[in-house]
Amino acid sequence: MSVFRVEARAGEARAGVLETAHGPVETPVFMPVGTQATVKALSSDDLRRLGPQIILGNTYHLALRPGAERIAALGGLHKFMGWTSAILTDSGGFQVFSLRDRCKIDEDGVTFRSHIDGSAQRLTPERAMQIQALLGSDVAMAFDHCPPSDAPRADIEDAMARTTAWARRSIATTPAPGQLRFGIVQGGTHLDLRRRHLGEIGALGFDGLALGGLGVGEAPEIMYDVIAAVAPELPADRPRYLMGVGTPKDIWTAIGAGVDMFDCVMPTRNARNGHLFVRAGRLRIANAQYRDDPRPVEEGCPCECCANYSRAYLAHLFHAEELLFYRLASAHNLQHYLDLARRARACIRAGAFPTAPW
RNA sequence: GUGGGAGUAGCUCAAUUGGCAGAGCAUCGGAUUGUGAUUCCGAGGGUCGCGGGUUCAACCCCCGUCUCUCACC
Repeated sequence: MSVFRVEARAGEARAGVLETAHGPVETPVFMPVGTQATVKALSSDDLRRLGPQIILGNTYHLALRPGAERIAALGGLHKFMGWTSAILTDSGGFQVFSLRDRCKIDEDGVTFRSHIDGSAQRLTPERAMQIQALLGSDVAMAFDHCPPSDAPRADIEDAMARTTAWARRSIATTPAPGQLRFGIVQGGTHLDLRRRHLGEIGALGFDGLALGGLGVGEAPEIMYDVIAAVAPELPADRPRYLMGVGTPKDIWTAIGAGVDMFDCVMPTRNARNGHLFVRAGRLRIANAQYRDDPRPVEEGCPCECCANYSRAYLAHLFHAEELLFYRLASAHNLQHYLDLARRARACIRAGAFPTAPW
């Protein structure tokens, strides 16, 4: 009995449902990033109103603070943060990339110098999976090595070999009850390496497969080429997850290539910096033109922000650095991303997935 | 009225012994892709209160003047 079923197709694009221990997830799906047991600026209740069926948490950050054992003792991550729908946890593999100046990689694992107190923190595949089991996430990611996109080919191959070895060790651990595990395909922008690594990771029995190491500095066109070539080759009966990507255009394009799941900090991070996503592109609320603009951020948008407030009000909150700004802006941007995924699902189920209108 | 202090970017202030006038904030613009992000980068903006003088050269020294401020009368 598969946990994932594809229910409709339009070209390479698929619409389906992933069954998790905390409910079904309709794909294609965008998963808001909640690294530290919170989607920044939003309460779990705010999130519920926006309607995502799954959000992210992070192994490295939660293990450092408040600690995986502490969260487990308090009843697990769902209970800890008051979130009753699904959670996917990243393994800490991305921190091997984003914190590469603070860590040392060996064949057994990675030693981080904590960015909080400088203490040494050891992450191995076994420990990363144990932490995720303690957190009780619905989907746990294998511990991988994500290299920079401009790394020499030989370094990419090293990262692939390490990621495969770590994937074997990750899948050999005991998951939390009902917890799914996803493997991660590396290979940089080299199509032959991607295919080779997909062969290795795809054979290990993961519940889903992810493309890692994209959106980490390479040009969008190059990323699109990799996705267009590799996504359709990922096993058709399992969910396909493009990690960390991306802009609305990136996501729409990847859905067209057959990707089912996405996460990205962009809607929430950009919100906090005054960048609001609208269908026509984006709006920088700090720009002077919005100080007297009585219109909502986006006409017809059902989010709390657009339903109740003007651009002028948002501009005022931003300039005054009022805390409400971060909440309203984050809610709006997530609404935009979640709507994008909803539209994609509707298009695919209607049998026609249009190319990106951008 | 007398004595002291201060006048430099929109604001608060720097500028060695006289040597091309700077910073922070603000303004304007740009970045942001499995969050070390309430972050980072860039740009515009000055008759150095005003008028004289000394000097090759003055924000800086000298004279006059105006304004603010503190103390005293």
